[in-house]
Amino acid sequence: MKKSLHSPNSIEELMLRAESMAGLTLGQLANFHEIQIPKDLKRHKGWVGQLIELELGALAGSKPEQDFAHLGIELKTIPVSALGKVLETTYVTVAPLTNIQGLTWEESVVCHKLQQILWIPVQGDRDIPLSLRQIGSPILWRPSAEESAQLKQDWEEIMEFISMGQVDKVTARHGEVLQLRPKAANSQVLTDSIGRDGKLTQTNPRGFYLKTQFTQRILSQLL
DNA sequence: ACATGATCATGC
DNA sequence: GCATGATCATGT
Repeated sequence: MKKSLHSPNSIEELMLRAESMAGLTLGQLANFHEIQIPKDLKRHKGWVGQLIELELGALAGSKPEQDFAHLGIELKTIPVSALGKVLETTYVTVAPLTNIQGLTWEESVVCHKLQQILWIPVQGDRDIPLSLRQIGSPILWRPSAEESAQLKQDWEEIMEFISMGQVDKVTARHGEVLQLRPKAANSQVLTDSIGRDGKLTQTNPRGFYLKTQFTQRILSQLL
């Protein structure tokens, strides 16, 4: 994947570039950037996101920062069906499993990443060839007071389990809008976590994800 | 049909 | 291993 050269200097510029993508297919965008189009996403799960980053001038890399840190904006592509239905949960960030004493929602990485998101809907039905899938209109979102409250409540409940050494008791069913799920190369991967009596143990790494119904409401409500 | 738990690629 | 980008694929 090529590195983008220009990053937008303002939210207005970013939104104009995002709006100008609407209606284009992934094939058109890939051809423009001279990027190879995979047969499907089975072994290229991040391909769509990377392509959109390239077009919008996001600063690539594995930094734990927002995509447009200078604008305070996180970029997320979101697969939707032909009927506009959200098809996948949205990964937010890795969950901290140690050194979390005193950590508050307001200080959390989840809260920071969700301050402002630029959603780019992309057709995600698997029966549409990747190159023919169309990009939708961008949606700039900031959580409402109600949404923030929901997110905070879920986060605090989940973090309580983690801090009590009960991370293995948390399933994706916990949380109304925010959930905790495995986030690793596979289920054998281990990382430090809080165990019995506050001692360190190891467990499969977890990530925070937004549930589809929550994301669905964001997209529907703003369309 | 759908969400949960598992997984894939890449850079450092 | 951790952080980025996510979707896959099976169980319910």
